[in-house]
Amino acid sequence: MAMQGRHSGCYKQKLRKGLWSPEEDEKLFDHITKHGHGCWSSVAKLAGLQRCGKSCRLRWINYLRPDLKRGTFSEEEQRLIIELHELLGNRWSQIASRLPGRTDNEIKNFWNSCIKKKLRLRAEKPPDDELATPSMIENSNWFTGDRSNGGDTFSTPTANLPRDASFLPFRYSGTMELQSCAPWPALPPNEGAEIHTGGDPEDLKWSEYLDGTIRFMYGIDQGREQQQLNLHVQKNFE
DNA sequence: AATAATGTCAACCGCTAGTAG
DNA sequence: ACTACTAGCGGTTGACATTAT
Repeated sequence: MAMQGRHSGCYKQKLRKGLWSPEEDEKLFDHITKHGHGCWSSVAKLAGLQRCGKSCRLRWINYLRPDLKRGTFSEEEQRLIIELHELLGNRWSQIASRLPGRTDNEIKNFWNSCIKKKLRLRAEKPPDDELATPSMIENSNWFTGDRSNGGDTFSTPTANLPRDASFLPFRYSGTMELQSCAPWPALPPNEGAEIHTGGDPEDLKWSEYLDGTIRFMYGIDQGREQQQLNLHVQKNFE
């Protein structure tokens, strides 16, 4: 199994590597839109490409897929990425699955080039230890690093959140331990389990939990949960 | 204008998990 | 149970673009 998972074919055959040409893109796109991808290792051959299946798969997923969203990340997306990274760590594919039209690679690059830098800069210049309300976060240039309002406004999400961020349906301790603090949504599996610093949670249950959490946090579900969020925000920040 | 430093992002690498025979 | 294979993931690299000196 020595070659398992590698571009084994690339070693044996003279397959192209590196950037894709427009012609290659067109071939791959045409083939997949007409026939679907099926088994990736056969796609290259059937599409008439001198590429390995792995390369074709990556090109389709990260670039050619018609449902991809292009352009810069909105502030809402940036906030979601940061929140999800707090919860999931470097599980880029899981983060991407909650951002329609975005790829894990795109999010990973964005994190490594942009957000990480902002967090580092902020760490070098610690923020005033004041609490921030959601509207303060909303109105600041916290994500974009826009200096137009008087300098760097970078911070980590948790640094600017109130100590008792009880508008969130969960709470972090210093060791990233998840603690019960709200009646909704339902607690994740293994209450008190560490998130990405410790054992591996049951991904499916986590996934369900996170979906509920995110829907709740960002008002995707209207109704009772939204009313409760409003009440919590009102109670804690006004 | 030239060059160095830095940032961005597409693509590759190496690994694990899952599955079929 | 074992082997061979594919799919998918996260880390890393390197080419190119942009900015600073």
